[in-house]
Amino acid sequence: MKPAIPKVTVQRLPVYLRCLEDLPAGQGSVASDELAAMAGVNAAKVRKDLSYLGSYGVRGVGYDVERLRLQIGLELGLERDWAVVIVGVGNLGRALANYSGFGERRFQIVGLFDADPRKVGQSVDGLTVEPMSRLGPVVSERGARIGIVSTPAHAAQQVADQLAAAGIRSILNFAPTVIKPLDGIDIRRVDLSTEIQVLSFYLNRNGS
Amino acid sequence: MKPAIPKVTVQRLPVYLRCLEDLPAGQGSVASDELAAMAGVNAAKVRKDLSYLGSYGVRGVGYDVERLRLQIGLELGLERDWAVVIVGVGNLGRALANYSGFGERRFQIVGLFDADPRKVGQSVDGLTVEPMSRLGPVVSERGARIGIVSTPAHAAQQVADQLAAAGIRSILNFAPTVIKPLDGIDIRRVDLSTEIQVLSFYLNRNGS
DNA sequence: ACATGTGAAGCGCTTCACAGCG
DNA sequence: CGCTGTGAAGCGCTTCACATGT
Repeated sequence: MKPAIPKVTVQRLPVYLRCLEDLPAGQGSVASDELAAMAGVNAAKVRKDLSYLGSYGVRGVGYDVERLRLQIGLELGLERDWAVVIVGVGNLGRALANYSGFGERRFQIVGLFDADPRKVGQSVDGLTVEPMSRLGPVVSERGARIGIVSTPAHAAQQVADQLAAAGIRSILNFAPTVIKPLDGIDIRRVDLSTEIQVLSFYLNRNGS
Repeated sequence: MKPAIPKVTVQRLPVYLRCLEDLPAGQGSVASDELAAMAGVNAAKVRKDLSYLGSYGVRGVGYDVERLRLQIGLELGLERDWAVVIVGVGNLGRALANYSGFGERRFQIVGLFDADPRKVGQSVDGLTVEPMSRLGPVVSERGARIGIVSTPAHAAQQVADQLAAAGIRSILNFAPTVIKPLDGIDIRRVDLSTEIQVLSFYLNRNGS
């Protein structure tokens, strides 16, 4: 069995993928230092990261761009479609529903849900917002595996529980709160205001 | 001089702060294991992290909630207002402009900019979208230190350069691309579709 | 000649385990 | 006694430096 890929490497793979796509169309191969410069890391790290995928580089030349793209995509599970539901259709939920970066990677939004009856029935990005009672049926009918939580903080835990009950296996949490671990469910948190607070820490430290 | 606070600790401080705020109003003190459970980390890490701020706990009791809140806020520079500008008023930019999490932490949006003349003049969350030519004057007049980039990928580098030229010191990049390091500027990247790809990696690995 | 792939060293964070203190 | 604060050990990632391969 292949050794497990370190978590930090997994997080960098999408970045490398994006860099490969930004390369000029004609470029057939790319060296680790070039990719490193684009991704904002150093060359040794690129080589080590890519070595976990197997040996796809050519010594003296570099990496075949197309082959590496396929390989990273395969590793990230991007060669297939993933059905995604979004719960919480506020400003952020709407922005996520419209976000083209998901579609490019074959993440398809197959359901939008909101607890607010005034939002139910609205149309967002070609989908109709449905009531929470429809969550279970929609998840199973449309085979959704990933759920996005973009509700206010106070609703997030309950929504996560409902997603788990509906059969969702992975949750991306944009609500500004921590969801407690759920059995067999992978939860990732993206907190928009955490990031700005980190900036503020360093601004504050390095002289107003 | 105090030892520097590890980067990973800085990233957790906003989480602890949020947990402290979620505590019931009457609760005067909190133990490291309780805070750890809320934040989704272990107790030793909480204690080590908080020890970098100084010794604000009471042995046999725990941490004074109010004091700890103030201390973390102070460390993160949240006791003062920070003026923020947003460039790129698409779906995401609008969501960020409306995002209440920024205001709660005294980050004030003082300017919205877009290169698209059709967007200029629109009103979003009480602010009028201005043309890029106004970036420099607005940043200096309103003392903005932080810039948020929520443009398409292809525009991000140029916008970052313009923000730097305008006097911005810290950039939060939501565009799905890497901005190359700029002298004296702290850049943080938040890539919404990176996170979902990481989920997909683990889904893919742990059996469809 | 040149760039990858990789042991090994280095480094920083995590976790342990317990001394210290209220 | 209970919980913090912290040296020290453990662990995983980063970086180096060069052997390896074309």
